[in-house]
Amino acid sequence: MRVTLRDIADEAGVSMMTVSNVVNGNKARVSPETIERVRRIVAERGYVPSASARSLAAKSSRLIGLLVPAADEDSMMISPHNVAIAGQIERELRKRGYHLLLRGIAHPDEVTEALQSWSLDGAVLLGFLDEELDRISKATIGGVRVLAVDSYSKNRITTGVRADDFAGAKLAAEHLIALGHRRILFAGPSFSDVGVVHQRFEGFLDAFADAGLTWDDDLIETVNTTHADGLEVGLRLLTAHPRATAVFATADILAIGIMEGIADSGASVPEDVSVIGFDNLDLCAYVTPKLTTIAQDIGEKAATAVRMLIGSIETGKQPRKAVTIGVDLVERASTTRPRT
Amino acid sequence: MRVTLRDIADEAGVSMMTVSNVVNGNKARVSPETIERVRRIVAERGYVPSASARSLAAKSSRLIGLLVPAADEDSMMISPHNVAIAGQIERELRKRGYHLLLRGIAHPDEVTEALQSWSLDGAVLLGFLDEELDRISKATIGGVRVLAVDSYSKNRITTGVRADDFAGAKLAAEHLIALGHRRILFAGPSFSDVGVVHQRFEGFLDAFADAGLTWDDDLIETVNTTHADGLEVGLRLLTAHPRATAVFATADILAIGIMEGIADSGASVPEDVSVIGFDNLDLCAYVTPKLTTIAQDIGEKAATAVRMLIGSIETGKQPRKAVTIGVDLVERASTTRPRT
DNA sequence: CTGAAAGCGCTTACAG
DNA sequence: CTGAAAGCGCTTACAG
Repeated sequence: MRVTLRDIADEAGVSMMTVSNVVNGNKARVSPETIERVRRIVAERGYVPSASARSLAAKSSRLIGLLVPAADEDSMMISPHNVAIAGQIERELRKRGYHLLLRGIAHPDEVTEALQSWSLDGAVLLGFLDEELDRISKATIGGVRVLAVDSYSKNRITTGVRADDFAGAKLAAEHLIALGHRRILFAGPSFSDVGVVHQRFEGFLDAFADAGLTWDDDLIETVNTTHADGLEVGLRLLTAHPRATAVFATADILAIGIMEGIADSGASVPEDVSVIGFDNLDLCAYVTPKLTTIAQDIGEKAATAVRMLIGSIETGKQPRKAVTIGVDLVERASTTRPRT
Repeated sequence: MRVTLRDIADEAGVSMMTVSNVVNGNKARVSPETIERVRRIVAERGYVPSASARSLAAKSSRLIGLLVPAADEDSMMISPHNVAIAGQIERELRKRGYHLLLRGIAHPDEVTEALQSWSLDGAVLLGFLDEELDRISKATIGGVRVLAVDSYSKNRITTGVRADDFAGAKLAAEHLIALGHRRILFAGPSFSDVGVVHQRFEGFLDAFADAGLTWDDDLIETVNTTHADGLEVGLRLLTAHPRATAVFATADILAIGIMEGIADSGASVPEDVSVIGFDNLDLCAYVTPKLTTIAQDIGEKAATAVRMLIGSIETGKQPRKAVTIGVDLVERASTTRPRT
């Protein structure tokens, strides 16, 4: 049925080895005429090498996994941010001749099986909690190179890439402080779970410290990163935090929910309350008012992740330390000076 | 290095065959005590079967491809709709013990290689044009089962699943007509390229016919499905189509751009112009006014696609005809009666 | 209920 | 520049 190396070799009157060398571009080892002849037959017969066979025989599969947590009920990758990353990663891998296996992880125990089963050369871990990453050991990865995106875990074997969360949050707070805001609500998930949020909180505080101001630690709301949770915070903002004049949300989707809640409660953004988000999803420019936010370059993050991972695979060396991607303030219409 | 079937067999004092039967759940062929002992050793040693070896030896790889067009420059899957589908498909496959290979296709010729290289059991084709699908032949798929999502291609070998585009568009037009609109702009991509759009256009016209009305065929704008194109249409709507009182856009993202353009041109939605979209992305509820749209059940579409594909693989039979997923009108705030 | 042999389609040393 | 042999880790008939 399938056209094999043997078929091509027989037809060309050479050994399988020679065909293999031609197919894999080891030009130095075959004469030009032979290369030409083999190439022609490969094209004529529509020969496609078997990746399974190659993976089994060689030490390399050229297959990279993208592992994403997935509760059994709802789908994985629900966040627009993760989605954008996945697309970029596939593209970067393809450019380098690797393939992408996309895998939802319903339970941490599945990681080992996901990594070993297809003899992955490496994997990108996207959206895992730092504590889950902490638990990953040499035993669980079994020699597979692994790299985490957006992790602050100290675990050496998952060292990867992340945005400059500290600087981004500081930029956001500085922007609000420069506009004259002093009572700024911090809205985001629990710090203990998510290193990214912890860093953003520290950056937020640092802006106050730099400005010689103090931040009132009542001004905090711990929520999930969803539009619904944002809506709720926005609705009760005026009563729960009557003196707050601005909100920093750790994600755009949350900020957008908060804006809607504020509007529904009868106040206006930004006249009564300024709101700033984080990520710079396309969405930010579609809502009213358009959301001021901190932009992170997702394409750059994905490209860096792939470069680090492939580099690590091909050189056999662990990256020494995590790479940080720069961030920028994108000023739109959801922030302004506080009412005097 | 790796723990193999041989290692387990040696340690259990049985043949590889027996271990294979235990691992694959062929209980009928092994005694309960042996099963128990082998199971224990498998767990102790952390044995994970090699999918490449299995794929090579068996006729099945239990690997399904998700092929998505990807221009080399920008990333693939840029549409939120495709993204949602991808996540759901992975989940459905995982539930059935299959794995997902995600692959961007920069050029149609790559399809064959993408299908053959990993000996895929099947593939879902997402986002291809009907004319591209038309060109797919037995030669290009080489025996791999293939299923297209959202296709109206007549090609038997890509028969798949799609939303009820005709009924959805008809529902949208009926809604506007019932509100009193007569001059309704149709905004969407060129029909010739996209069967989905063609169906939506036919459904749109059918609502007029059913109501005994005629539609003025000047009321059409051919655009790409992007926010930017929508914005442009919205901005010039009042001058280009001064008598139009409503717009039907073939996608939410387009409708949202149109709403913004209308607002920027000084008119209001829905008071001056009603706007209705198609898809019911989460996004619809985040914009102002919230977008009335036609909802398609993406989870259902993905689940159906997987069920059809796996069914076809396991029974060896091509599906007879395409499956259509129902749609619903979701009424929000972007449509109302026309000004009298 | 259990096993020995052949083979899936490649690559990796090793020779020439 | 080219090739014959061994082996990657499984499954598939075929025997017993």
